[in-house]
Amino acid sequence: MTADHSRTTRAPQDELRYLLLAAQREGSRRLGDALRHLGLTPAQAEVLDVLAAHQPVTLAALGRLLVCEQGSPSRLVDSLVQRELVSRIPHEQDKRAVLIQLTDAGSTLAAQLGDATARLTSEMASRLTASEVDTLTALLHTLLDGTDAARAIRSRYPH
Amino acid sequence: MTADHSRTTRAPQDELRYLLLAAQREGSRRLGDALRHLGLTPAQAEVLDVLAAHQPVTLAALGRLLVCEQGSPSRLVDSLVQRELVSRIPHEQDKRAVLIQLTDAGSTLAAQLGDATARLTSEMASRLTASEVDTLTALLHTLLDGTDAARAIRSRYPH
DNA sequence: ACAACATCGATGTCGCGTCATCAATGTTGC
DNA sequence: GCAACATTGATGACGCGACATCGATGTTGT
Repeated sequence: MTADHSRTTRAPQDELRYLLLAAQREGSRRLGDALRHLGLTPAQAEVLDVLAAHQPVTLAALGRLLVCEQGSPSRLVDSLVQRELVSRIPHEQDKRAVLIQLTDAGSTLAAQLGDATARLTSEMASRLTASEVDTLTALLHTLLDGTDAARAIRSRYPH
Repeated sequence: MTADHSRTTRAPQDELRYLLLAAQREGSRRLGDALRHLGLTPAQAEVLDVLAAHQPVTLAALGRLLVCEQGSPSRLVDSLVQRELVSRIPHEQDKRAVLIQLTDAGSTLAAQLGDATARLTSEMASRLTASEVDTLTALLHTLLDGTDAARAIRSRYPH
């Protein structure tokens, strides 16, 4: 498998790893800027975004839909409950589970997310053509095929 | 600029943002697994990796070379100093600055990084062809052109 | 029926990343 | 020479993200 096992440093895959890190960090910072006036962090915005399309969901199911968190996002949801953007309602059939739902204020805020990220989206569009975005998307799906995160994104952006 | 300003949600750029997040997270987790037996986190490994090629550097210059951190990585370096993998030496000309250097133990560990990440690298290679890696790399450079992180990577992986 | 196991959500802990602030030191302009 | 400004590195504060653990509840096998 590992063709040459001695000096594998400087592999093109290393550069790619760092580029993925860089792209994510840069995007996160800019997204954070774009969301600041709404008082939201990128992770909180993702929750509102997902909830707007998948309401209501249990905490565990929400965790499966999110990219930003691996396990159940209790504390992330906590922060939104405290701000009264989201509410927990007990699950009837399963006493362990809790259903998560947007409040009216949460729905209103979720509806503003598109406008908030418009600058970010258009800047990406000015750097990459639509077909380049498609290529990038396809390659990343290939790279991530079979992972939980890939499944989450597939179910949120079906083709 | 923003062609239609009402329902910009479901933009392909949104999916791309989440894919970049997912790819970075997945990579980080696997890298963390690969580094665990060395007792290193991904961020610490990046510092050793960069130091091995750019020794010695001031803290500020190190920060400019790193992708994982924006400002001066005092605390990240602290963790390595405490483990005696890195040492701080006062700068002669500039009394504000501190030079960072690998210790012998640090150099030894840095030399093992390639082997530790070999499994990760080969798994990426098994999912993407060399030319796909190139395409991905090029597109990410385009996306990040002009940012600090892009400059950092360019200086670490010159063509 | 009941024991073994799985799943749910909460919580503690740790290590980042980001931002703001600060004191010490350098640099520049006049 | 000196005041205004910039840079360096340390530090406090905050919000994640990952992991482990836990008690409560469901499910399954027999």
